Amino acid sequence: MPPISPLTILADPAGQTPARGRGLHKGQQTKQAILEAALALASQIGLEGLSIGALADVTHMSKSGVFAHFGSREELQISVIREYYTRFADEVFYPAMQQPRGLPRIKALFDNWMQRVAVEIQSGCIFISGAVEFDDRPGPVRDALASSVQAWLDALYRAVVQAKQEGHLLQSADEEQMAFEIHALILALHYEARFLQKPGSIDRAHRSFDNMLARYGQAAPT
Amino acid sequence: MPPISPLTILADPAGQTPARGRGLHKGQQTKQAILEAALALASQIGLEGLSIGALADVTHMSKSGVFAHFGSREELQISVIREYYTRFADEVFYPAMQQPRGLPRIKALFDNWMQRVAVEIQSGCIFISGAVEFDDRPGPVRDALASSVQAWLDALYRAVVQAKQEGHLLQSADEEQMAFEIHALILALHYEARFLQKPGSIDRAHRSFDNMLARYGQAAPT
DNA sequence: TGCAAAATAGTACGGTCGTTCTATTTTTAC
DNA sequence: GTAAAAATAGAACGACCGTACTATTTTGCA
Repeated sequence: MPPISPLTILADPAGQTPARGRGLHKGQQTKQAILEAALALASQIGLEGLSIGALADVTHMSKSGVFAHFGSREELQISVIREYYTRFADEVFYPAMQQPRGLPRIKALFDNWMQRVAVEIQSGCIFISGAVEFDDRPGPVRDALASSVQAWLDALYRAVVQAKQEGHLLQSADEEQMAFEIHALILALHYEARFLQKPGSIDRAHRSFDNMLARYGQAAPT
Repeated sequence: MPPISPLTILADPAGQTPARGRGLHKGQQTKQAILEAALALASQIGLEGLSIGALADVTHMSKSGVFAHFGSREELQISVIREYYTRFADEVFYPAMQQPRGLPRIKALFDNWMQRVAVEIQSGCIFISGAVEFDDRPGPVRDALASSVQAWLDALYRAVVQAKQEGHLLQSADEEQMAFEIHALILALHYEARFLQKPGSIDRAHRSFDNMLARYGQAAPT
């Protein structure tokens, strides 16, 4: 359904059509339900805190029943990352692509992102918690996480580059710098609101973004 | 040795003079050694990853030997946070207080902070990893962490307020906003350099800070 | 409806964890 | 130097973890 786009980076190698073209109904269905629960659990307590036992409790299944769907804890974590990534793209990226290139699209990307982060102040964000958990733990989980994040940041960066090409930004504007600063705002918002529980953080982030647009943007206002 | 200052928030309630004024030598000494190792371990793998068994290995002691010094894992974690906080203050805050109020002090605070973060790109930062680990896990560890971070951010904020009072910032400058944005730069630097391993992040953060000074600062240059 | 295959449950293993309790060693004060 | 006190070690506990192996149940097609 979503348009083919450079955000589509992570393929799903587990396209397991079982043995022969036999049935594949019930399995995938409960797998999806498990994944749903796993995503919620991992968001709250982190990918490392995600345990098969806890997941079995939540889904009213046996440990081995849950386990069988993924084959290993690592594979479960990677599946969660993929799921998170997909939803992130559907919620933040694709809707913003409806907007015309340039400033409108950047604004939409940021607004959608902010809207999601506002929810994640309660529920937690895997891209942020996962980064901390896996920053010095090499392996497939880290790789999946890093490539997901990078794909999104790349998309953001491209939007900035396009905005400059469209003449919506000052000639002096550094695209990498701007993307970096947008990312910074989101991270600080998450930190101050979720951990420090500082009120008004969302407004503060919005204000910083507006100031930033005024700073990088070409004369013509909104 | 360090001047009394509002950064001194966390008292150490465990000033345990043993029973009667008897000896207190060897114990405190090895406790400090354990703490040193714990700090290194926690920086790398996080406060949650910090295990007494691993700590015993590193210090060539028995698990119970290590355990006895703290009485609980929570107390160990809190001790690590206090130790980290102390070093952070000694390395970042106090040296910057040597600089005159206003812009010079803000610059010193940021430079010292950046210098520390540059090291922590390899070693890890407890204030950042701990925030993620304890964002929705109430308790004494979270409290110790949050109050430490808040003490530091408050100090940073005061420096900004003073700079405006000294006339080093534009009248229109919003102090909270500026402090928020400084924090944001540090967080983004840590994320992009440590997790994403993106080269050039340190320069990028520095450049953002310079731009920020140009934006908030009064005409008179450095 | 029956039968194979898929999905799920049950059980057990080895490992690590924090903590407790009891020895043993080391330090310290007189 | 000796005895009390402090510091450390050792072993054992219950709990939880991921995983492997073996039943049992459920599903889906002929």
